[in-house]
Amino acid sequence: MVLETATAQQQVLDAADALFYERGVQAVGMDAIRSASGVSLKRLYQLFPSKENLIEAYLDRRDALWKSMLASHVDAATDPRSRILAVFEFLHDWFRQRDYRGCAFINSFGELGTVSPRVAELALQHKEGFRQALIQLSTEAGAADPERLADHLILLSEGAITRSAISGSPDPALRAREAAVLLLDASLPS
Amino acid sequence: MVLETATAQQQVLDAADALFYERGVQAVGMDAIRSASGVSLKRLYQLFPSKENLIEAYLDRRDALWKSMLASHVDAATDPRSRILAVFEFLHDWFRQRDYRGCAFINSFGELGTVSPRVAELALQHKEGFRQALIQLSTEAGAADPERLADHLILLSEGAITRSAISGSPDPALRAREAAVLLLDASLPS
DNA sequence: ATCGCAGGAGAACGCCCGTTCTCCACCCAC
DNA sequence: GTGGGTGGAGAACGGGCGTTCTCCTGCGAT
Repeated sequence: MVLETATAQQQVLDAADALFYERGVQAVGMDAIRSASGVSLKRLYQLFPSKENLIEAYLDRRDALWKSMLASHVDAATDPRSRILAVFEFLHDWFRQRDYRGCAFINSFGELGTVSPRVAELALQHKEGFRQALIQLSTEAGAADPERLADHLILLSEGAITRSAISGSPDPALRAREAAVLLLDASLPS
Repeated sequence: MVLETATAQQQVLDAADALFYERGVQAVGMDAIRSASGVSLKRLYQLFPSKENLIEAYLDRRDALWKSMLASHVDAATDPRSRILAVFEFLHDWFRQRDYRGCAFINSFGELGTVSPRVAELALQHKEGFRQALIQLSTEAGAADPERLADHLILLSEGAITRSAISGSPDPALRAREAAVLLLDASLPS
């Protein structure tokens, strides 16, 4: 046996993640994933029967990783207010990664949203998961209208994500945090 | 003469705009633009010597149109505060367009940002133009730190742009307006 | 009337895509 | 040892890409 199935899957997903995220889904051919992962085309296709299938797996893994990174930042804080602000510190850390290129879901949606209902659905689910997390944090902080506060915080976060990608600077996370403080002051009981 | 040069250019740009915006730049071939515009491939290539060139023209025109739509909404208001809020009413109108699919610059940046410096530059310029407009409005409204307020308003706007695209609903513009009101209350002299 | 050339239709070119197939080397059960 | 199946390398396939080229029609200037 040349390679454990589990290992081969990891290597394919690692390569797919790096390439899809850096260059976009459409610009990366299966052959590029083959040579980056070292897994033969034949095996690649028995692990992931089509490119669309591999794209789904790529997005699924991104979603899980993103959620766990967010959770670890949030859970490092105890005060409800600082748990909310931890979201923006998570974003700042994320934006500082050397290869940061925006949100994989937004980028994939831009490429395939009209043509692949599955990608559109995964993007929506990813963002909805983030929304639920913010509603939870807003509720814990005692917001009078947690959904409203959560929506406001999402707008700041998504705005920071795209502005940071285009400008190449992590600073939008700090600006978003500033604005979040103002919104919390206005929306939370002192 | 079969077609005025100016007319042919318009038809090519109209077709490019519709197709590039709907399906993304990479997914649309020159042949699709040819048949949608009715302009022969030969003429198309003497009007725009390469696809990259046509993409630039597409983005340039989007930028000009976007700026003029924004300006006409803003200029319909006289009170400095409502001129700022007019930005979000402009967004709401935009999001309600049947074919709304997010910001062409964000989408193109996601597709080509790493591979085409020109596209990355045009995206940055477009967003910087928006930022300058918001700084101007914030200054006119008497903000103590106009750049700071403008950055906060940008985050809300960009967030609304992507959330509206992914969710398919124009509501994020209303949420963004709500949050903008809170930020204005906190940042402008009463 | 004839020349010249702009412009249309679409084939041609070289390349890359996603996917499948061929061929061959290897390794385990018997 | 031998058979069978797994998996590697890479060619093959059908199609689309951006771009250029060929061929032909039609019209304005001389």
